[in-house]
Amino acid sequence: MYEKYVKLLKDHNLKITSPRLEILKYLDEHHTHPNVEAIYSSLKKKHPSLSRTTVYNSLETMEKNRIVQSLTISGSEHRYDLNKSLHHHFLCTRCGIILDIDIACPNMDKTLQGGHHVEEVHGYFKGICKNCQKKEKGWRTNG
Amino acid sequence: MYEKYVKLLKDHNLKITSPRLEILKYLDEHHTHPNVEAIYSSLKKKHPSLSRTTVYNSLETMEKNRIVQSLTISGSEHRYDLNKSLHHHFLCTRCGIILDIDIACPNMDKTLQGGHHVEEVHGYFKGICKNCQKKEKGWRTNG
DNA sequence: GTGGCTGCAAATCATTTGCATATAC
DNA sequence: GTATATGCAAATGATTTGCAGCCAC
Repeated sequence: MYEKYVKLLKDHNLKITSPRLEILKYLDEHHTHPNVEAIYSSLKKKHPSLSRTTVYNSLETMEKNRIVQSLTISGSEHRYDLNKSLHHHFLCTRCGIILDIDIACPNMDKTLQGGHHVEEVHGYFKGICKNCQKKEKGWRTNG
Repeated sequence: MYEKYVKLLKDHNLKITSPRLEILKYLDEHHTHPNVEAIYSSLKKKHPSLSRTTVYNSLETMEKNRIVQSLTISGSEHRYDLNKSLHHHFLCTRCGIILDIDIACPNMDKTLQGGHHVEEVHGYFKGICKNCQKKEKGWRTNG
């Protein structure tokens, strides 16, 4: 059940610990781009000894190893995502949902930009999601 | 001297106040993507009565009106920029400088992405800037 | 004249730090 | 056995809130 997370950690020469495995599992099963608090309070139920500090530490370590990525798209708190294939993010300013955007973006690839060596690219889109548009249409009479 | 900032505010039906004018002037004259503290401590010198809260309030109001934009590219603090033409940002992970990237990105235009209505696009690039690369080359023998 | 803006102090929220204990390897 | 990770409590840093007085319009 945890094999793939064990492998992920091993591949990066990181020690296999419960908090790390549980956090990876949580991120793998919840594509909601949770903040630290959401991860912590969910895992805390099954692992009462877990501390917030450990969530912070684990995420930091795994981010440095590019196993997870952190998003700063929304307000002051960091949100986290499994670092799968390159993708960008969309924030709905109405309902706050964060969605993955799986588009390629030629000029935004990992390349040299103006002489600077680019290692990471984060595309943040903000607007109104499909769902919220639907709701608004429903309330209007003139489409 | 302040005419263009007055016009900016008037165009958005915002009241013309000293803090707003000074903040706009500061951003216009400093393309360093400053955080709140930098703006505050710089303006405080000439306007001792200025409060941090007012800097926060003014920036929030002007951001809502799209006169300025806030960046969340670096760590936990917000950084600010005059909201001129569409451009993206590059963060050097060595020296921390934030640079404007003036590239177009076809797929990242303000358009409909997967049915979502896009109003804003922020491209964040991270890596090593030209200057820091130069420094590193100087220290190596096998360039 | 009044609604919105400013500025102070206190509160809150996210994150970091210091350190003693525990655990993976 | 040892370096590293965990977890607690306290500290810090950024931002928000509540509110009284002020000012642009």
